Amino acid sequence: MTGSLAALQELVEISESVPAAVAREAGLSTSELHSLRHLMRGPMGPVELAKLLGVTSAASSGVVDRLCSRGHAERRPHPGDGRRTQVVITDSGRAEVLARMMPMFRGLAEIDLALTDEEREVVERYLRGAIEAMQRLLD
Amino acid sequence: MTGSLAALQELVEISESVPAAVAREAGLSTSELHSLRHLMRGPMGPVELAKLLGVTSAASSGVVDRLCSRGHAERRPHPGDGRRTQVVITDSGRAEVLARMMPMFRGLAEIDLALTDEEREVVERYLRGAIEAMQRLLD
DNA sequence: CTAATGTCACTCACCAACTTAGTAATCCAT
DNA sequence: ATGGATTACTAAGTTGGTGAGTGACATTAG
Repeated sequence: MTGSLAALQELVEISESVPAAVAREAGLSTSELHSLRHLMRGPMGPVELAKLLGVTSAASSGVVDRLCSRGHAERRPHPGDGRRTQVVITDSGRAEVLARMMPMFRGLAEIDLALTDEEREVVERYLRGAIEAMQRLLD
Repeated sequence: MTGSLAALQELVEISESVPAAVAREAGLSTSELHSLRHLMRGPMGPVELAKLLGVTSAASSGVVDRLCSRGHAERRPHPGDGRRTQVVITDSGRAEVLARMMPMFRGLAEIDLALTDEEREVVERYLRGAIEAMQRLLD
């Protein structure tokens, strides 16, 4: 067992516990926080959200309900498809996500910035390999 | 945004979704799987387990119930402290964890093995930095 | 154009896993 | 010995999920 492998496993382990801790602090469920993070990239419907979360559409309907009632998201009719609803993140929701995630993002960006170009190449190759290995686990 | 930083964030994100996926496949809750992983290192009581899981002792009591009823763990009286119970992982529990986690461990070990000593040093320093940054988030 | 089929969002009843509150047994320090 | 901690547990209530099914709308086949 090398030090780098131990560190990688430590990182994976701590990554697993981050969402629960962050969500709790924000007073949201992990599904709600996860949804907000996806909604940052753009509006989508409850069904698409459900697929990303890995839950049923019945559950994501409730997630959207709770996000809307807390003012973090809004439902809008989909232009051009009467069945659909667009779930749009509000400024409040966006601020919540940024406030909770920025410290981590900033910390990671900082250590990344310290790399030389050659080091960066090594690190990225390693990380891509790790990602691939873990994706094989999620069939 | 550099490629390495993007890869790191991808790794963090995928790490978050691994426990749920693995647990589901094993027919366990994430708490049950997490408990088994901790019990691999040695026996412990429900209260200690609760602290590691970040839940109340009432909840971990139920976790231990379910693990025992599935034959993955056993309760034993603590020698020398009549209040305590030792929760011990069984061969069945150990086999379950190994079967589910080994593919990932093996994949990660493989990419790690491909590093030279200098590369390994760079990678480990990077990972340690990332771990520290994420730990600051978990106050 | 109409009918059949599919998709989307939602509701309802139910269930699993958590919480808070409280209990009994045991340990330990005064 | 006794008052306070600690451990494991139980009971009742809450939360967030599933599965089944509905109505509105879209899409495709005939």
